[in-house]
Amino acid sequence: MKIAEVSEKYGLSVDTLRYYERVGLIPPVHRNEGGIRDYNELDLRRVDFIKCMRSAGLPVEVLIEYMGLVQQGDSTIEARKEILVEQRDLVAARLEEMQKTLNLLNHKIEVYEKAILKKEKEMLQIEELMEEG
Amino acid sequence: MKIAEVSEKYGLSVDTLRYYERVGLIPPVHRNEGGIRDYNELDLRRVDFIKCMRSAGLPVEVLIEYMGLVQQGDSTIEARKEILVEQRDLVAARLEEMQKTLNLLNHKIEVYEKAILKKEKEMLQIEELMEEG
DNA sequence: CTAACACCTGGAGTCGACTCCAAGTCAAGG
DNA sequence: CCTTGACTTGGAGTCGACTCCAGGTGTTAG
Repeated sequence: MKIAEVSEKYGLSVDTLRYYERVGLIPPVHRNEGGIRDYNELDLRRVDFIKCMRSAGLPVEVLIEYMGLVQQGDSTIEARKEILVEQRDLVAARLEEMQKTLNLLNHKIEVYEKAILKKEKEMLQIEELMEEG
Repeated sequence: MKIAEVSEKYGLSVDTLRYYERVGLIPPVHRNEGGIRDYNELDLRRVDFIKCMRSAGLPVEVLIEYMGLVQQGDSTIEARKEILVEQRDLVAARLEEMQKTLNLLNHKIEVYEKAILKKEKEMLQIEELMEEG
């Protein structure tokens, strides 16, 4: 799969895909004879994983470290687990924060909706008064 | 309440509080005779609201617009509601993404934990073999 | 009377994460 | 054979959101 298609598929720009590879967030992608990127299954899974983690706010730096450890093999399993646990806790905390914010937003929207309805009712009454007058 | 206390209370740096005020995210805070910020109840509620919204990822620019509309009074209620609805939907979407990521992280952590246990068991077996031998 | 301290201002600097660009390579179509 | 278009590179530029700094003021402690 060539880079433009990957970009399309995952909603990441071509530049972002190349950037991820440059900084080591994703190991070098498979290339065809002409030296052009040709993402294989593994490459795609990595892109998917990184996209998922980034969208939850995990810092690029942390993911670089993690992916580096993955490359080093089984001896780094404990270290990798530590990273994931730490990040999991951060994500869970953010999730809770966001849930609170979401509730507040919904509440505020409700209040605004009521205020708008009230305003509309008043408008109607004014119209009625004008018809009477 | 003076700025250092507000900073402490909301976990925002003094510089951030002043920055929020400068860019219009929070309207000018009450000052004492000496011209020093002295946050009153309303000021604090605004800080709290902004902190909450920022922590959910609402852009500063959007919040500036929103707070500007609040200052303009009742005629802007519809516009404000529109902004909140739009942002609410974005927060809800992000929340869902993060929940997926959290699940994935938990799954991966579990896998790592099993791998670590297995490794430990193997170590034990090796120790036993050495004792026998 | 002066030193320390907490505050003030406007402006510049930093940081993370892209995003854009100039210059070059290669394959396919007219 | 030449152009078009999608790809390549390294490096520079941008953007959002702070964060820091120099220089100044005002109050309190010794």
